[in-house]
Amino acid sequence: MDRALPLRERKKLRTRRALADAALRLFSEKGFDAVTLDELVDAVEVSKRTFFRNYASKEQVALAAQADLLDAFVADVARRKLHGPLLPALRDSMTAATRRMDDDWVERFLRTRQLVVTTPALIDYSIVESMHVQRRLVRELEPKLGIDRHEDVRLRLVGEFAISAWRCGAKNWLADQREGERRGGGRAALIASVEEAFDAIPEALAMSASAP
Amino acid sequence: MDRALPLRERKKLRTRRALADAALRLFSEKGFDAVTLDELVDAVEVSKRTFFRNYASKEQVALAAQADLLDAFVADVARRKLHGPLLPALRDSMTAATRRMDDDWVERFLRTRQLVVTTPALIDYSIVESMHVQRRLVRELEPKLGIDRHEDVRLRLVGEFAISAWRCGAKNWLADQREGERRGGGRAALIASVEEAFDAIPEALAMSASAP
DNA sequence: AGACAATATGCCACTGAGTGGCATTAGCTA
DNA sequence: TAGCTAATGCCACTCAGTGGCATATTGTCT
Repeated sequence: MDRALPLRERKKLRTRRALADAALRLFSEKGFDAVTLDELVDAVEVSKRTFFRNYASKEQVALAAQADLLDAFVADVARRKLHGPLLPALRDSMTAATRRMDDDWVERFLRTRQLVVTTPALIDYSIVESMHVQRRLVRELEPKLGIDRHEDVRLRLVGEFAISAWRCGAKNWLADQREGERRGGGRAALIASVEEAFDAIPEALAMSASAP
Repeated sequence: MDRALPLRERKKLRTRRALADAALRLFSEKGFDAVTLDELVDAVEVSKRTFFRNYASKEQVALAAQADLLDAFVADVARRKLHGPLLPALRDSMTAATRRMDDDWVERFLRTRQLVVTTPALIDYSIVESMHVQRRLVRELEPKLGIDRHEDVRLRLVGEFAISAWRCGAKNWLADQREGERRGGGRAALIASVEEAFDAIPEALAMSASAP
């Protein structure tokens, strides 16, 4: 916990984190739908009101780990000077952000994805959240590329592609490790999966029915 | 109304349609959040239970027109024999489906999109629904391409791209017509917007930071 | 036509997510 | 220590969505 922060902030972060941890644990144990919010806030000894000041919904707290990565990704893009092809640059930002996460984040993220894949409500919310990230991404890229037309189709598409590739990569990471593939469930495997998905984009575009 | 159907089915379709119409009207008039489900089912003179046998949520009934198109799109893909490049084929299915919709569908869809763009909950749900379509799309394509690996990255990406392009196209269609562009708000303009988005995909991929 | 089976509907009570208001507490500042 | 500010807790409330069961409506079979 960051000792530089004032006490009040640290405390707030602690409850935030405690909520996310308890949520992941409880949801994984009993199933997302079987756990009520009252149960969750009771476990953390916090009022429901406080919960909603930290997270907008039951779904959001379950995906805290995922949000941590995506925030780091957007932050990296915002920080980085862009030059050359855009999509590879976004891929690099994503892998860099992934590399920079804490070690225990990988564990948290793995459990998060395991939870998501078995919970329809979370599958949907995960997509919604990634789309919000896409919008933030485009908003960061616009000034960097000198594009003021908020409607530029190409830029929005690039954003969608990057997010799509990440989703596919993350999905495959989990699938791979479930069927005991060569790759383990670690950080390196995640990065490899995501890079693989990014790199498959040109092939995907060129896909043809006659020659599968 | 299809006279070939048995009476009971026709009646069911009538209430379904009445619900969607009333929803679009009420939501547009008073705002999505300001209309309760009780209000809606009261206007159609149907019980809340009946509503939920027809639509899974308040959001879903608002997007009935959009779902009609996407269903037709998937049906067209399922029907069509594929040969040659995949993405253009999907684009053709989408435009063909759009062309085949009733005339009053265009009106309904326009009002739907106007509603969506001003309602955060519907923006999100619209994305969720389009993602469900992406999954159905991939499931239709797999056997046609002789791909049994459910995890083929490329195929999933193609599905995502097609849906992304459609979303961008539909979004631009509305934006264009709001600022009184050359293109009107009609069916032809919608098709043009969507085709434009599909055709922008290669450029989007090739986008570069140095040469915007 | 009349009875029966199947299915759609209505009604009602209930759960649980999410919100607003207001009093209280805890951390910061002088 | 006193006082200010922001976070928290508590309570009552709305409303989406569900389950169960009785009722009505339609298709079918004799």
